[in-house]
Amino acid sequence: MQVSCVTASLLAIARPSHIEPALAKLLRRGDRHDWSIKDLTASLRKRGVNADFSSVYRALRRMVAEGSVNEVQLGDGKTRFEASGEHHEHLLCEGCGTVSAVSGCLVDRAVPAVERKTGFSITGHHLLLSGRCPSCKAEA
Amino acid sequence: MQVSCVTASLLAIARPSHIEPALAKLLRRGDRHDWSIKDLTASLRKRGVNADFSSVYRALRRMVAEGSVNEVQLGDGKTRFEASGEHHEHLLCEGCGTVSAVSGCLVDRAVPAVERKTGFSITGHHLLLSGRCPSCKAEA
DNA sequence: CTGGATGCAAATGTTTTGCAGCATG
DNA sequence: CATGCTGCAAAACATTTGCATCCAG
Repeated sequence: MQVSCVTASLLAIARPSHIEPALAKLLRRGDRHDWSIKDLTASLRKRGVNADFSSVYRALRRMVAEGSVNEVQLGDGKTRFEASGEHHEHLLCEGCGTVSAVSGCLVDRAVPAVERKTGFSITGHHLLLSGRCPSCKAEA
Repeated sequence: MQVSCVTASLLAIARPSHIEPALAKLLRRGDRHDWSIKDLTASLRKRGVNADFSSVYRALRRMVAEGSVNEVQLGDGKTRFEASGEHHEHLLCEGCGTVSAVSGCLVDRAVPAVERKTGFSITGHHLLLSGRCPSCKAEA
């Protein structure tokens, strides 16, 4: 298994993806944490990169599997994506829908206690904070 | 608006739901935090409560709006439901898929600092911890 | 040539809506 | 009898898969 993977990654690159690097470039701008597949497909096309929804879908799956891209769940029906990088939490404004990043980890400190209490080994978490952003607060 | 709401809630009960109390009973057992609509529909039927998927769907929406039921997102495509009650976080085992509750709030303490840093008013959060439960750990 | 990436279309799965019928206050 | 819950069906939406084609190695 290990061996065949290595073999594959060394030899089997028959047709390198042009979509993957274009996606990586978009995602690495880091100004959005809520790219949907549709958004990404449209954005690629706008930049002249011909890309089909399903190709973007499959490229994203490869990138998530490989670890360079993270899935983000905002609780609407769609899976969203961001470049993986320094850990951060997400903050969703209920008013305008903006997604901001909160750098650092709000959960780490509590993990050992939870592990002790539950017997789990905790390997990850998804935290979504919600509230109203400064400008939506001002409107009310 | 306010007035018509009150009027409605006082007078407009023409056909009380039989599904809602049956759902409430199921959910209040509190032994599951990951009821899908299908699960709930099947469980009601097994108990002799005739219920259609869409009726369960609509009953759940009313209950969520009213506040007696919470939506739970586990990151698979489905929305899940639990009775609302004391706040707790969720802990998902990557091995067997079990969802456990972790009582208390792992995020509260960090909220004031985040509000100060971001200018948001934070009103809620969804936290999903993931890892391996004791028995799945033992298998490995 | 070969094997993986692509585009298109179709299948899948979940959520949401339309509508007629019905039971209750 | 008017209201709003119900069941059934269809629509809407997002995700996933099948397959023929294409192309760099």
